[in-house]
Amino acid sequence: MDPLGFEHHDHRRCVAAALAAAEAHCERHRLNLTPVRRRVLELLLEGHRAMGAYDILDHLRAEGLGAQPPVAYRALDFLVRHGFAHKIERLNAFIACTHPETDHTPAFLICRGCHAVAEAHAEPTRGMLGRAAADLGFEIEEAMVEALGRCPNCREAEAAPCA
Amino acid sequence: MDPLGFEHHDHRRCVAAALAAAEAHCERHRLNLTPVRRRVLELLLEGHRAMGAYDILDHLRAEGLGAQPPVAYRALDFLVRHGFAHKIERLNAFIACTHPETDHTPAFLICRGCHAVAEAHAEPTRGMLGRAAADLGFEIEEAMVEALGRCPNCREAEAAPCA
DNA sequence: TCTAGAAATGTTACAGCATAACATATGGAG
DNA sequence: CTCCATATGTTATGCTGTAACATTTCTAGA
Ligand SMILES: [Zn+2]
Ligand SMILES: [Zn+2]
Ligand SMILES: [Zn+2]
Ligand SMILES: [Zn+2]
Repeated sequence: MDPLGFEHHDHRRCVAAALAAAEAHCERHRLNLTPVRRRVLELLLEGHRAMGAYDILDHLRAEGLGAQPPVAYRALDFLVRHGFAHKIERLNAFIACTHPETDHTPAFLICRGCHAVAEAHAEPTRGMLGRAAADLGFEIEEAMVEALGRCPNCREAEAAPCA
Repeated sequence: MDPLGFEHHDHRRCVAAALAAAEAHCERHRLNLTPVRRRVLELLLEGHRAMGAYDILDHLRAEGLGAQPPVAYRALDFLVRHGFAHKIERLNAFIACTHPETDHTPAFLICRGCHAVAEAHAEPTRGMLGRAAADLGFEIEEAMVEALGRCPNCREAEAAPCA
């Protein structure tokens, strides 16, 4: 289960593959991936970072795909509901899921330096949190895990301030 | 390490003890627990739930302790910085810490039914998240864990809709 | 085919959350 | 006494998100 991190990669291919996968998934599940929804997903994939709803909206506006906040929020809502994107609460922003299809609880590693975000897996019902919930009789339905820190690139840049 | 959950308790005593502890801590560490800051902590403790900054502000206004948003936000910022309160990102709200003094990463269990919030402990650098961070070379500085679900009281109420 | 309903979009207006910037007061340290 | 740091007060504004309603589009059933 590749945690897909901060390294560079062939982004054009990455975007195209994810979009194709999303289209196929929607086809199979009778989901309506409309132009606006498709474009918002594409924007998130292209950006490859967390984007605010109003960032998205700016693009949509420029492209004549919708000018008001609800347009962006509704598309994002669709993408989040069906697992194509996640909301990052700490940033009030959205990001394309790096491994949709699989049912998962994402855990985000957010770099304070360059604002890159990596998506890892969490298992909220295991570990200390699951133990605490069980002790309290609390039933976890959904969990959010977000860590702030420094990605390897930014740590390296700090360590070696090579003139 | 008592996870302090959803059960009832002697709340007057709970508030008084926490306030006294905060005062002592500030005394020891030369922190300035001003009237506004003290009152905001007291409000959070009394409420014993997550409160929005504007909820707090309403109280302050009514008591002549400040009428504008920055007053509430600055007091909350002080409390969060020094570990007397936490922000719950998922709710855009704040809550008094149930075990200050100890250095800890809180994990919140948020009830969808009654909006009660319990604070448990997380160990972000252990478990799957720590593993993923280590693999990616990411250095975790701070982590947020928030779970949504049903508290025992609400589950019971659902299970037994006793006329 | 016609028609009723569901789903998606478009728009207005507003609600809720948070901070920048600047003015004022207060309490030591030198 | 003066300077400086800290805290407070206020104005104004920016960012985030949604309620409500009008319009369009598609589809399923009569
Ligand atoms: Zn994901
Ligand atoms: Zn970075
Ligand atoms: Zn705490
Ligand atoms: Zn409950």
